[in-house]
Amino acid sequence: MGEDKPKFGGFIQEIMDQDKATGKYGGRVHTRFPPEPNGYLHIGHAKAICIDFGLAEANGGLCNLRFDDTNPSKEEVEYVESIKEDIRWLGFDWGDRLFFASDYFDRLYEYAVELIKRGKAYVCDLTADEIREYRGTLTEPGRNSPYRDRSVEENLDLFRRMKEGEFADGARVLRAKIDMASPNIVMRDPVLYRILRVPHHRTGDTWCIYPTYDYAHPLSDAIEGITHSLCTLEFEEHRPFYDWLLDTLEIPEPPQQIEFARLNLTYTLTSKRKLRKLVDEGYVRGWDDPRMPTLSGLRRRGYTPESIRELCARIGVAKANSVVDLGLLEHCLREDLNKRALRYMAVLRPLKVVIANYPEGQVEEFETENNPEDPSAGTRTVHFSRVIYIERDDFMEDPPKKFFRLAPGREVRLKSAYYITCQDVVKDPATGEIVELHCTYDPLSRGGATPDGRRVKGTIHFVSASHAVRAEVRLYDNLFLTEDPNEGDDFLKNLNPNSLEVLTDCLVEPALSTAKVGDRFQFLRHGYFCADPDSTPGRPVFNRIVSLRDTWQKLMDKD
RNA sequence: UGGGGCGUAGCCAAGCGGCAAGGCACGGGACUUUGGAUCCUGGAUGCGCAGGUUCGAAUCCUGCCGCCCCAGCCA
Repeated sequence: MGEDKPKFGGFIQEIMDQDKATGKYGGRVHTRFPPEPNGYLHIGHAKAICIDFGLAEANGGLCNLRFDDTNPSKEEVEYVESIKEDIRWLGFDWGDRLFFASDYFDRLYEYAVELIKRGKAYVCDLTADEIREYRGTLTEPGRNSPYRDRSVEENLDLFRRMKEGEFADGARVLRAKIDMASPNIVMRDPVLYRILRVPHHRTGDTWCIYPTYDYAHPLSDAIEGITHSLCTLEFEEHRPFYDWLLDTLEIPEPPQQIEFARLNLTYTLTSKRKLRKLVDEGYVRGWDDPRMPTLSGLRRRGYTPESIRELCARIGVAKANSVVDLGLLEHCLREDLNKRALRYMAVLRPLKVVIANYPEGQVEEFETENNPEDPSAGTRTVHFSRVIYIERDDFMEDPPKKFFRLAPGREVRLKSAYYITCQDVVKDPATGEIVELHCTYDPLSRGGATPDGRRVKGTIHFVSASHAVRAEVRLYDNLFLTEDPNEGDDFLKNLNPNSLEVLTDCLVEPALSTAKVGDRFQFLRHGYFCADPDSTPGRPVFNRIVSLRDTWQKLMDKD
């Protein structure tokens, strides 16, 4: 095997290498991605997906998709489809291995009976409050439940009757019998089953008792023949119980749980609860609002799955809590889009320009490259005529020293067309607002260069007034103003009031009027844009995915 | 005053006793019909701190400090 290849999985890959070397699990690697169907997947899940599926693939193994649906009171079917769609979109495939923890309810029940028979589980009649009291605290040991020493027969009988619905919700639970004095609170007789009369999205009302995560997860892994059960750091203290369960039940070739640090990004929220609040209270337009860190939001915004996977590859896998710079994701995005996005000219804030010495009614066509990074992308024609529009920002009446765009008396190049020189500035006499520029063009500069070879520092984009199509463009900024959205006492106070700016009078090249939803482009000198589902025939709507790097803006920000 | 985990550059992260990879960000420069892209180039005498072992320590030992997680019949 290529021992000098950069390893993607960090310390987890090392464990897998070792396991393969020692013949553990017969050299197999089999992972699983276990989402709970109670919400939408977000960028944080993308890391887990890349690790679970990616490591299986890298080791010639398989990865199952398993919905962890052990709590019917907070789970719904509607999430199952969106989760599947998001994983597929990211580029991963679970083949025919789509499972649900609820598929195993019968077997899980049988294992529980076995646990009771081995004297390792008991039915407890304490209320939830009492269980909490008996559990003790971080610094004090817990006390044994008075029901802890019931006979195997009584436990068997009670547990069967729990299943058959003889008791009220919450009246009794099944608990593991481990050690109420353990310094690890998870080991203080954790609850295995609770009574819950809630219809389950898959099993209906077949069951009124449901297993907890702690109990169902290790066994589900074992049932599926999982070898490496990868999860996030907060489950680390559950590992002793994971091992205890499989050991007590004498499961052969028990899977092993390995924990890694979850992904955090600056300016980004990854709390399901808080994201839900943003949606429910209307701070965003929905789970797929292009400002949301959900995979559906990122998809609508225009992010490529490749860029997200590249991010995950670059951040590595480790156990240290970390916050990755959002800039790295944006870098991965630009790197990807730069290679593939076709270029177009789009004027977001139009300023009318009349070329005074250009013949009225004349139209010329110029060839221009679709993507200078990729000659095979070919060329297209752009139109030029007497009246054009340029970006308002590309003209300054009183420009600073280093501004090399258009200004009174200055010459610039119109991309792929002509050099023009500004002769006159027309203002609205009432407001003083610049409404129009009068320029002259140099006929010898056709195509963007002159025989005398004179240097023109600035090149700006434009559209021909009579050819351009009107479009709506939505500019997005970070949803939060603070690097850490959780900073302070209320994350809502950190919301960026200007996270969305809608521009309704943009003018774009005519070809863009037929853009298909999801198509991505580079608008020259602006950034990358994606056609939004809100587009209508003849009236396209574009989302700005990410701007181009802007060293000019950076220079301005310094002053 | 319990247990578990983690601390290498602004942010990630390699390193596994032999003289601190790489990426992002940042700074310089070249080139450029996108102030984009691309290409050069710069940064830890130092690896949380303090001791110790060793010819040699980010790597081993001891002590300390800091941060994160755990007291759901959530996952």
